[in-house]
Amino acid sequence: MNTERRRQLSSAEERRETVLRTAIGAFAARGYFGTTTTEVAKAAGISQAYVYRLFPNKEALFTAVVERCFARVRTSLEEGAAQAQGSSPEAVLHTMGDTYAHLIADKDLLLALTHAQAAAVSEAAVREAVRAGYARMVEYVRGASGAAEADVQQFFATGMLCHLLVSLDAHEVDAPWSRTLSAGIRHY
Amino acid sequence: MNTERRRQLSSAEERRETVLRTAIGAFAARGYFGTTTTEVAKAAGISQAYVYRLFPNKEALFTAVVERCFARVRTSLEEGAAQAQGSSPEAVLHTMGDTYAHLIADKDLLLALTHAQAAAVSEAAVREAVRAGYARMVEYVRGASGAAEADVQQFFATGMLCHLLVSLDAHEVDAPWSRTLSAGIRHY
DNA sequence: CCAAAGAGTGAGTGGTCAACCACACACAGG
DNA sequence: CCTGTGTGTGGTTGACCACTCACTCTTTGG
Repeated sequence: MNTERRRQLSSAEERRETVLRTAIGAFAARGYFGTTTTEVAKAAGISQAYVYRLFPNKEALFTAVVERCFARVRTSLEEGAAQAQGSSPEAVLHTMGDTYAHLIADKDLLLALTHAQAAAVSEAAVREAVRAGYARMVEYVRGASGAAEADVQQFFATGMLCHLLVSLDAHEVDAPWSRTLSAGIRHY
Repeated sequence: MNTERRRQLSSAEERRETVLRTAIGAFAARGYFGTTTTEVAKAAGISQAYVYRLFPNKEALFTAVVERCFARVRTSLEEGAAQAQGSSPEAVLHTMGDTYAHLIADKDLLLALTHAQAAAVSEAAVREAVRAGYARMVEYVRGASGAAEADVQQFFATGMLCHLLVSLDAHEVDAPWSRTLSAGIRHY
């Protein structure tokens, strides 16, 4: 399975990377309180005990996952900005929205961010991570697009609507309400 | 304490009402998975065991709370629609937004809905309740305002942005990103 | 080849949770 | 006053959780 046959053990840093990557899927389903460290361990293919050697506690693990999610979103937005270089601010926002839509074709990332928002209410460390994530994101979108404040706000409001639609699996519902809320929102 | 001195016991229906009312605050803090039935019982002033006589299980309790939240929002929107009777569709939406802003001055209701959205990902019964809640809400807003599809969608996107801002206590953060996202959003 | 350092785990620990049950108390009708 | 019905609780249970520790195995480098 592994190309590197010589080394059977991974370095702790590699394992941490694996955990951060796979834990997104684990937390996506049931969020911070509903997901057990055993589930996270299973997703990463290690023992539950070793999760606690890699991360000091569950909260630190979750905030690290959240930061990883924001980093992935940010990379996606940078890709969009690069594609639309030299276009009008509105076109840049539109292209960013498009690369974002591609990114979240895998729903786990978006769901993890939804759960992070919910956990932010009671967990101070999570709240700080989510605030920092959106802070960087808003600044980046503002700077890279050069769009008006109102358009940037609109960009994020639409993103939040996407969170709802994905949480409810609205694209599987064929009803007027879901068509109204989903109108014009790209989906890959 | 109680005005009705004759009757010391409440009827089960009255107790259920009390639980539904007070449980909103309990679930608002830590959501479906993070809130214990003991906390719900304490908020309602009854024993944990009695919660299970009033509701068959935790999931049914939570979905009943979610339905109650949607009913309160709906009442608020009806109030706004009544105030703006005869105005333009845009004015009706604006007035509805205003009564909504008053309703959620108490954050518990909005936080409970945020947590419901998160729990909807993994709990089918919750997902159904949230879908039904938004379905009724979208239909009502569309019908009562007569606004264009795009304006209705925009109305709900702004509502979702409010969820984020409240979850992060963004109004306590004095930074460009929070000002950008909060611009024009009423707050009482 | 051996010893130190690091990767990784099995087997717990104390605590908490949803759900249950036997029982006590309050009230209304006869 | 007495009995049936509904209100309400203390105590418990078995499962499960976050977190710990003693321990083994693997790798590296001298």
